[in-house]
Amino acid sequence: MDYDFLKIEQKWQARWAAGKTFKAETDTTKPKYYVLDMFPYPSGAGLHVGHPLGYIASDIYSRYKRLKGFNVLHPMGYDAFGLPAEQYAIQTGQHPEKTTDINVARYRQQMDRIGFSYDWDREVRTCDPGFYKWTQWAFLKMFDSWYDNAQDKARPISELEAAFASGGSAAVNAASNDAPSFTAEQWRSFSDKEKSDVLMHYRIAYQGESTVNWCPGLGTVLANDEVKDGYSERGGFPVFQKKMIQWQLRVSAYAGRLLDGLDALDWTDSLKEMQRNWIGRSVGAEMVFKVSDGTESYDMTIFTTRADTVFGVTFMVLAPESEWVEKLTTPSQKAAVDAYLDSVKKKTERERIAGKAVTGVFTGSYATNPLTGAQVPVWISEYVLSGYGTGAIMAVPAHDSRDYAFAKKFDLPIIPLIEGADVSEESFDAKEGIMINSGFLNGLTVKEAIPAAIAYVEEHGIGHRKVNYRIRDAIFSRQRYWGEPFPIYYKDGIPTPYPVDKLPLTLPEVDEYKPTDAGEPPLARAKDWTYDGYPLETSTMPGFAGSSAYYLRYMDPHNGEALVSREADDYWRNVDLYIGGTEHATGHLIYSRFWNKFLYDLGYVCEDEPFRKLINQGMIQGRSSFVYRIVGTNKFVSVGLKDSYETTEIHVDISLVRNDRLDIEGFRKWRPEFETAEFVLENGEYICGWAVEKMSKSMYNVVNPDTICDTYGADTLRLYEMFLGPVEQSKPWDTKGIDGVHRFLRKVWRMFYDGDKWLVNDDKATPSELKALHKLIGKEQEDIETFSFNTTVSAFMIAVNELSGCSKREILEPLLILLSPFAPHIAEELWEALGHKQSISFASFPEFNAALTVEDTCTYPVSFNGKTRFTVDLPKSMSREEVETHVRGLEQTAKWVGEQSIVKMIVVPGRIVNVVIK
RNA sequence: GCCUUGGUGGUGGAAUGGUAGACACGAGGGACUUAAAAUCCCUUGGGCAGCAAUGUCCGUGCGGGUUCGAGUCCCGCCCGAGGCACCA
Repeated sequence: MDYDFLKIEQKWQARWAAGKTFKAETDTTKPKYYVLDMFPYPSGAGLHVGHPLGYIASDIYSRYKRLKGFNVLHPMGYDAFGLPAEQYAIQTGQHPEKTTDINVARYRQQMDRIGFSYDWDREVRTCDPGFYKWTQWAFLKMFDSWYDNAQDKARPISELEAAFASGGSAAVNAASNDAPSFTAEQWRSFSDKEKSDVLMHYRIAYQGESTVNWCPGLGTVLANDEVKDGYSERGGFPVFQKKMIQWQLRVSAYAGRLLDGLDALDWTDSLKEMQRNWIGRSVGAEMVFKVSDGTESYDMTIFTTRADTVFGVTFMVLAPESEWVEKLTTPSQKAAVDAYLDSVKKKTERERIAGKAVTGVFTGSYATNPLTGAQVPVWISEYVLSGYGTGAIMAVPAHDSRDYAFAKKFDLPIIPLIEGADVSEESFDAKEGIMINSGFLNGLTVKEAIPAAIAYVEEHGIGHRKVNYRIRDAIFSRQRYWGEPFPIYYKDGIPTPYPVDKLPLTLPEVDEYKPTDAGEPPLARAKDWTYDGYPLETSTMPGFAGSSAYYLRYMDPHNGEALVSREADDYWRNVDLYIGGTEHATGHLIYSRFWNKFLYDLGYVCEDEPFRKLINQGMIQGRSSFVYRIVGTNKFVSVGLKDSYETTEIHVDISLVRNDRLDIEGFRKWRPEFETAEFVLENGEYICGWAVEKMSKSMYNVVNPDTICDTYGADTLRLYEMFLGPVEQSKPWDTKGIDGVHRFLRKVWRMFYDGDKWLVNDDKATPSELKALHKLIGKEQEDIETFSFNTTVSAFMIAVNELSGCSKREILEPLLILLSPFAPHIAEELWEALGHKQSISFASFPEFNAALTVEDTCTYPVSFNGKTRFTVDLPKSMSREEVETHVRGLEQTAKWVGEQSIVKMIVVPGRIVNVVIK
């Protein structure tokens, strides 16, 4: 019997599928464990060898947990709404659903070949009406809720209405955007439309005007995390700032909880830090400045983290989009201001970021410093953002580099406030030093002055302490076809929306997938896109909508009554282990947490956080190969000799290269232009150059997992992807190392079969064989829990080398169980050959016997302060001199920590393993 | 600029403060073969000495420090990767 991996893998994959081996059921007799992969967007290109890295790791962990007695939920699905399918539909007229189905089928086929232990009965697709019904449902719940800052949770909107009716707008402390004030009497006298308009400022899913990232290239708006460096993440089109009315989610209301919740999560520090920065908490004060355009005066509120610097305010700055701009622009300045606003509007987001040129214009109005009474001019500049704080700032050029640059450019005064700070060349931004020129703050350090200043303004009714967050509400409308329709219709025209009460509201057919000629979204093309005769909303939801709660749906995927039943949620609770890329740090992973917290507030789910532990798998990069063509010829020179010629570097398909050696005949056949190619060889071979690059078609470095499965088998692929290095680390794929792990599997096979001869016997294992086995058991348990899968694979190789020639059932049975999470097909095959009727999946992980792994040791006395205090065990193999060195070291250590505090010391060859101190 | 990471042979990478380079690839040599594949064995960080077994010194980005002992801990640099970036 040879190791015929193709036959074996097909056989077991078919068996697992037919027997539903990995079907998860609620089973309260077992502890649950939920292992989740970030579900993929099924793109047309299919999977390359980098995609399954995380899936393999999670599969190994899932299989391991099952062996450890856990009831494991390990599902998979597809994030199936998205731009590429829609762009393709616009070009070809093909319905995106059709493209999606084809791509999904291909993904499934590719995944099946790798032998994953998913429970496919739980598959979800975000574009399936049975699934997006619950996306729409959650949206309506958000529409029907408000955020109570006092209780710090979301509550039904009816409770807000009741509060308004009894106490007016002052009766609540609610998260809102520009909500008007009114009394209870006024509320009661409001018409339905007026009430609806007011409530819109409080809803968690609300419609509101805000500055959005408008991407004309895609014909839609984008969320902040979908914009990278001023270009759309998908498609790379320039993005402009534009004011529009859009559906939004009040994520900002959850900023505090999203931030605090991070502490208890088992995520990497870097990822938590990214979220912290994205949420961006800063503590400061809001302060009121009197402003006047010469005829009328107003109270203008600004936010600052440096309340201590009020004495140094020499001007004020408004964001170009600020509502104050209109009020404070004086007639004489009107033309200049309009010209400035116009120039700002025309800039792309990219130019705005990249330019960093100092620009601005004077409004003509003045503000009064509330502490000094000084009159300072009010300017407009794009360096002030409308979305943050109040969209207006007090400028302290001496101690803020942006204000400084502005002051220099427009020749505004600079007043230093900190002793010894030299502000002639640059501002002094550090929060340290002693205050000067600052009235009652003089003599205090900055750290003392900030709270003192805040206390002062609070006492005098000038302002109050305030915590601000950078995170913005999520723009939730997309002017696209291939997404979830909003279950919203309009009776009286925007903005008086009403919820559709029959879900799902399914996506209508359209004749074309692009916007209408009038610039309306594609859904406006649908015939009869109405509800009860009223027009339906024509935008659709963004990509993150469907992925925000999919992990909950897996718990109970066929439930027609609820997103997830109480029982299923109580049992599975939340995701114990989530594996996926770090690119979702500020998108999906924030939105999901927000979505989950919202559902938690309303009592639909029992856990406040969705993902307990998160592992970010690294990217697998491509390893591109190059040939070097001598300029002006069709002659190619081997990499070692290329420096003697003037050459051009050309990507060559890596399938034509093995161990950096070029298949010259294959190369000639590759493209017609190379048919007559000549070569300058070194040692009779053409050696290619190489570089690590992103895996992509254009660099001819894509490796398809199917190819690896064909030539080496899925077990080899799984093992090799783990062997490449730590799961979290990015690393280049290099096929040349794969022979090593393949060889290892063949070695395992040969422990059972010598040709056709069955080798397994029932002899008793020797102590050293048992030791090798138990070393492996210990190592595997330790490494899997820390996701060091690469060292586990190494441990297997070491164990199999140590056990070479051993074909004892007593050793081989546990060995197969240990191997099964990594290389399940070969393990199952050999397990069956050993005469087992039941699949290895139902076996238990072998018990670990620590005693078997201890080395042979001798006992030596360790003394200090002139007395023998205790003894240590050192290996017999150590020389006298080594022993002396060690014992001396131990004496020093003992002296240092104090003898009484030593409870125990453990020493194995060459090192102190542990010093336990009281 | 700020935050987070990482820097170890020809390559991927091992190493709770305790024999640096496990394991694997590649390379070189050998065995078995008519031959190839497959398999197995030996060598493989660098320098010096030796016919040899072996001995000896130097080595984890750079410079300091703590320690009996530092790839690992502390301080200061340099370089790479990722994220954020007018957030007042």
